[in-house]
Amino acid sequence: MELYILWCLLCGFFRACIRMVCLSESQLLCGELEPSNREVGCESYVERTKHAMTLTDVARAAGVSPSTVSRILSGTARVTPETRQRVMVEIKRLNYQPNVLAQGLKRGHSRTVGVLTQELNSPFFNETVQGIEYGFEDSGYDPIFSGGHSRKSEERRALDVLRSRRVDALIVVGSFLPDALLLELAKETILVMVGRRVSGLEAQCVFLDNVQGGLDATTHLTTLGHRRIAFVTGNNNHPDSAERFQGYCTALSTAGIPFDPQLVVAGDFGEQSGLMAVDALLSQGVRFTALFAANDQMACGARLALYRRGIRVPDDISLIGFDDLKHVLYAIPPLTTVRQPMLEMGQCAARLALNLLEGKSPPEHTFSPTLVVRESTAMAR
Amino acid sequence: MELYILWCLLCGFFRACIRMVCLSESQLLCGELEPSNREVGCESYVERTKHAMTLTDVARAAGVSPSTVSRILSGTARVTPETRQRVMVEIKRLNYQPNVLAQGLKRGHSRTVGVLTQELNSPFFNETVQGIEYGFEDSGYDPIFSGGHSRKSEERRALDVLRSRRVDALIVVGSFLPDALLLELAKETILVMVGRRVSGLEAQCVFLDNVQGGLDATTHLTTLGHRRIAFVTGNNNHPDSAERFQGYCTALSTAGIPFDPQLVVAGDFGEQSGLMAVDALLSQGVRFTALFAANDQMACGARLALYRRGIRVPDDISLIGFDDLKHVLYAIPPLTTVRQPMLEMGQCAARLALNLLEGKSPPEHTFSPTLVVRESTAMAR
DNA sequence: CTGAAAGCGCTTACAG
DNA sequence: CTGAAAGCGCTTACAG
Repeated sequence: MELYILWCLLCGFFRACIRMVCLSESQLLCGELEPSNREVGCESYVERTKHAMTLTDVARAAGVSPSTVSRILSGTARVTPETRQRVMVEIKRLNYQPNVLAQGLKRGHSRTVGVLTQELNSPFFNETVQGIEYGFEDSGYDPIFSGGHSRKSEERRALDVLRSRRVDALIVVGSFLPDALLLELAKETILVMVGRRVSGLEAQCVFLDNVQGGLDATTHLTTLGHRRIAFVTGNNNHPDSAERFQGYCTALSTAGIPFDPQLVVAGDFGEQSGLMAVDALLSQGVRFTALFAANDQMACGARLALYRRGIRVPDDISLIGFDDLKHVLYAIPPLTTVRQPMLEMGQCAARLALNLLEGKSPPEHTFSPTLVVRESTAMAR
Repeated sequence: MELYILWCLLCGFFRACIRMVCLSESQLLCGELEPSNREVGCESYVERTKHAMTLTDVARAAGVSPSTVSRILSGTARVTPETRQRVMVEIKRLNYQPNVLAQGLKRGHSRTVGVLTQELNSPFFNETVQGIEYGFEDSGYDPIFSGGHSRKSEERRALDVLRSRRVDALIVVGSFLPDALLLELAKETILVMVGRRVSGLEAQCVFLDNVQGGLDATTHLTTLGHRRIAFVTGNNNHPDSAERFQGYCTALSTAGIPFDPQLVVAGDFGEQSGLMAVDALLSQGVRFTALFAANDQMACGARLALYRRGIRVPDDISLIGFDDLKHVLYAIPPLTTVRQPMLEMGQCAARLALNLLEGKSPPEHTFSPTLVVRESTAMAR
């Protein structure tokens, strides 16, 4: 028993020290903490992680009941200023952090929203993910991420991980899960989707007007006088690609340019496919003075293929992408593209989820693309 | 009461439907579920999220005690095959997912490791983060991410978020938190760092031999006959930059080239700073035939500055970066660089944390850089 | 204004 | 082989 008390005191002292570090790093640097360091330095890892301060510890230290501490923390209930003061001091001193696992268990919600990410390492999705993080800042909710690595089976697993953590809502970024599953999911949980539109769930989808984007890109080219405009598609049947292609077709017909199937070649949204698309076009002897790739990554691949053959951009061929990835501002030459506000879309998804959770009306959630003219497009010769 | 039973039955049926979806999506598409859809379609969101199956539900359904179900799930304890069978069937039927909040509360650990990320949207850190995800696959632990957005105050907050979720271990990616804080942190929790070396905690740091990398890059250049080699540094005093610079100096002296301070200019790891560095060099009339940027992003910026002035790469000036970001393979020309295996380093960090959690000996965790020669470097004229 | 008690969904000695 | 009971750390009616 005495040992336990001694242990508690030690921990208290130790935690107080950490707090000091936060307040003033300089104190630390002059070695004031050395003695305590040594005392605690020899525990095993397991012991270290075991003891965290609880509500009861705080209550005992402040001489009140756990109920009171809980109420003070939640802001509910009226206490005498002195009591509140006393409790707050102990909370600080013990460096108490509520156990959200216990809170969640009791309250029946976890104050957590699960984010099902496609590929945590794609320049495209990462901005969205970052936007989601921003969107939840100071909302009282924390996002937790679980990745599908672009494989459907993994996505199911990731979904279970999130579900077992009792997330209060779910944000799906892209994803290859079938619409049908998402429709069912939407019935048992609050669901928001980014970069994907599921029919029947439009109100919970944050998406871009891709048709307009495709239209803008192509019109930019036709306006510059181009009439032979190649198009590199994204993944087979991917709606983003299909919609951008639709915009491409519309713009052509508006400009009175007949559609030529020879000019459209299949890609898969990856750089390499853009490169191969250009190679295919060129080796087949297809003539074109401009190329519109369904995303920036393919545009970059196309650019390299052109470079390898000594074809100048934009002098010989104009190039336009889609997305406006951060680094294409530094492409050679800086890439003309259609900006998709991924960060804002992520933020919007977070807000949408928040509003749904709190029963408020959802914010506007369809986004418009913006043409960003840089240096990879020029007048047709 | 009757209502409650009805409700349960409905839920059961509904959940069974979801399971069917997983087994066969085609059934869904032909609209078999329509009736049930409508019945459940009008609940409010709050009601939807409230009811999740519990151990007790399963136990009741299978006609056993919760203890038994728990033991079956954990694999502990011997039951008759029939009982086990009966329970498993109910688990599947009810689509039961254990509540990890409750498990964590009871067991005293959360089977979760917190990852403090710098900037969730940096091509550099994202690969590491992805590696961490991979490293935890099938380990029984899940990583949860919380971001610091490169601001120290935010990092403290993110740390608290992780702490309140009772993570069993912590992985810090980069981070601007002071060494002193990390040293204290390491005493109260299992701590692993990636892309950062804190002295006194080397055993828990996964890092690259940056000096060697700087040496390799510079030697590559001197071997090609370059003698006027510019160097663009990273953030002020950032150890990665300092170490790469050290390698640069060593390589120069080995090659018998005197160090010229005029050739080193300060950057901050961002593209724009690489661009400005070249501008500064050129406008000051400093002569150089090769440039080594402390990371790829700055090399890309430098490349653009050169392009703007009509200076060819590698014909006029050779360029070498550091990191081997995915997209520099598609730079114009493809960038010669020093590869830092970020994905592998992330994976290693996860394994290190896992081993520490389980008291096993840590894996090897210092990585070697690899020179990747592409097309941005050539013989000096 | 404040405390004792019950309970969230689990797990795990302790009985039988 | 299986169940009843206690308890993890909270919150919240319910008393006083």
